[in-house]
Amino acid sequence: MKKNKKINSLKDQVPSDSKFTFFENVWDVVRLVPKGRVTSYGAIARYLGAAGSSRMVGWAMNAAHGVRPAVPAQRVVNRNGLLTGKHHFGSPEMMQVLLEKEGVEVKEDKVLRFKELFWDPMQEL
DNA sequence: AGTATGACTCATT
DNA sequence: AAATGAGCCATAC
Repeated sequence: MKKNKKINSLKDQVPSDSKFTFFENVWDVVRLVPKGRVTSYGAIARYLGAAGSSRMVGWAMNAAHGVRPAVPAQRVVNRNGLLTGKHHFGSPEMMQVLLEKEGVEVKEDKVLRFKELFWDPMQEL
């Protein structure tokens, strides 16, 4: 048919000796996102070979609080360009403020020119 | 150990 | 086009 979607699962790509590898990889990728650009959970998941596990990227972000160096989680939005994770910052407005401070325009929890600002690790790396 | 939930995404209706 | 269902898998209870 159209697509043979037999993609690796998280378990396939993460060695069983370190379950934190995936999170660290996610954090690394997020840290590589240039200032003023954004990416999506799914893009990161796919880049790490865990397509379909985009939720785990979200969990990684959840675990990214207090991680050093800091992870610019505000640069990660959903595929729609929507700031779905804004409630996980100190305040719901913080994510947007951070993004705007970096030059990303946000309107109604949505990244403007998302298509232009989108940074795909698959494509850029 | 089983169920529920989630910072997601895709296919189908 | 908007809503719904299903797949995904690590945590929480």
